[in-house]
Amino acid sequence: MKKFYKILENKLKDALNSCGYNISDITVSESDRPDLGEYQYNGIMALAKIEHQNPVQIANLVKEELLKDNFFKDVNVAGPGFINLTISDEALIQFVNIDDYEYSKQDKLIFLDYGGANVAKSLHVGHLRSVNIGEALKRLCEYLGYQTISDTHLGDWGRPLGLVILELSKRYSDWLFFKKDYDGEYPKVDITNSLLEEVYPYASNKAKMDENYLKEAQKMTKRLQDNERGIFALWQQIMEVSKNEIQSIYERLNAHFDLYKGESDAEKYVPELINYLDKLDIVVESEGAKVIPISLENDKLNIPPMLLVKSDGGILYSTTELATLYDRMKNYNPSEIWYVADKRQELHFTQVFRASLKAHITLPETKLVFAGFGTMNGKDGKPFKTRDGGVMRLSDLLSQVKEESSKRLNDAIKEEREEISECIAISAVKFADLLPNRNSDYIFDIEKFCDLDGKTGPYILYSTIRMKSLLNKAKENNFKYEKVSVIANQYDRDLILKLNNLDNVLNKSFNSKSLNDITEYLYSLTTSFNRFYAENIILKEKDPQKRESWLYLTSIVYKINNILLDILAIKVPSQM
RNA sequence: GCACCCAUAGCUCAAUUGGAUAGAGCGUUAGACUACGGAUCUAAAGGCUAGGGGUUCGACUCCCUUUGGGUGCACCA
Repeated sequence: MKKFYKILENKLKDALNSCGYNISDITVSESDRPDLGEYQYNGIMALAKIEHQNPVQIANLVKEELLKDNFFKDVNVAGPGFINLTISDEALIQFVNIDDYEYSKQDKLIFLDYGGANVAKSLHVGHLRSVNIGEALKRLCEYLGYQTISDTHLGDWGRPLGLVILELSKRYSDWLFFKKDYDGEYPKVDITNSLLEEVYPYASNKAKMDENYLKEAQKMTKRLQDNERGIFALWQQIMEVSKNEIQSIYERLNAHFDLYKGESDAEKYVPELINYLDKLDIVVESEGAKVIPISLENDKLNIPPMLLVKSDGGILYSTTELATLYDRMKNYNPSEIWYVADKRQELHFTQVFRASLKAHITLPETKLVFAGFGTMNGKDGKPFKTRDGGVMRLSDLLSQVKEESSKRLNDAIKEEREEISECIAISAVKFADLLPNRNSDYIFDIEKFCDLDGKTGPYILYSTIRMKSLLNKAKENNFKYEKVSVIANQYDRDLILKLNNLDNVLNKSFNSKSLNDITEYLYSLTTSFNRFYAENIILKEKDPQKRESWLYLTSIVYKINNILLDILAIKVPSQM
């Protein structure tokens, strides 16, 4: 099945060769004109241009050659030289019975950085796409046989933490963490996530209004960065509470990370890194700060240099990021590193990537990829907000969708009602989130999501469960299905043609690092199945060959749906 | 100010990277089914791809330009 296009393309290549044309790169695609053929080859026009020959003549020669092969039911030439191909039943049946959905393991290691949670701040809607896209890309890589490591890269260092600790020190000045001469064990204090969520915005706002408070926060940040014993112990306790909260949301979104490293882990490489960079002679003094110039000659505009060390000696986001790269190359040495983050961060990553290359932290063969995604907007086309204009917490968003899903769930379902609504809600959010192209901004409309008709996760889930139900009934009736032996009508034929595209879709998605091809394909395969299901009454079919073929086809579609849903990190409930 | 991205059906999104008649979903209208899970299926209407110019056999896609949006541009992360 997987090799269908390769074989098809080789047939064309051979035919072209026999006609005296040597072309290495041949792409056959699904036809845009199903009335003329199932597949099309458009390369003849380009060939004719090079050869200074009439494309229709070449196409006709190739056609004669192709027709010698009973692989094709029909070959025709249309327009300026399009070749339309229709496959014979025998060939289609042969391919649909090949079960080769597994991909062989590859040596290449791909490191994925996504999620991007910040400690002491709850995950909000802005994190949703990073988690969904990143997790799905990771699963896609794994399915295609690549090795992966995923790291959520926590924002666990720097001023935000300084602010939180400062505010805690004001409210709970009696805590032992703040006693400078204390050298005993620190007790566990009662920090809750809701406390942290309240403290951070409070402190952040206060720092904006009050200059002295800001200075105190900077001092506190410095104390943390200097690993002062008590401050560090408190930081660890904050980390634990916050990390648990973050993990629980990731869990709901079915996202799992190999590493929960953060800026604090990179921190320890900073002195070593700066020392290393100083020796390289690529660091320049500028307005009291240390920078790495990274603009190139053919840049259309001057890209500002990467800021390495501030004029006050402090370090920045980019520095930590560079140190993180240093760590990753040293400890994991991946072939590729993919960053899944809001596309507004593109310039920042360009700076880091270039600096990293210039400093030989990564080599030119290490592929650094910034997979930026578009903004999630509200119905008004502006960044998504709560009703009162605040940033919506991710958990609140998920609860709202879940409530809607629950309302629509069949009343007859009593058991596992809770789990099932959760499953459906997550499928609704994920499918909708992965449906637009990664680069596009899109409008997140809760009501539309909760409207479960149409191109949605719940539709896919429902259909998939129905396939399973059908297969179960077949089993109860002792109907065996081991292969396809006949193609009975356009509905089963159409399904087989769709299945042939799977490998192309996965590869395209891998190359573009966007999941929309997969969601679109999954939807199209599912609707084709539903049409097939509506037109063919499978279990009542008298002809045993047809019945077996249809059941086998159902089992393949069921299998593929499960594979694709798993890549998208969408779970299928037992019933709905 | 400089640079990048976007503008496609009433709404929300696609378009195999230059291919044939620009596709889906929602919504609207009209239909189907005493059958395997009706959260189903069939069909219709809906477009000068923001406007204008160019490149070629061929343009939503590439180049120029106008208009209207969005984003980024060193001591935040």
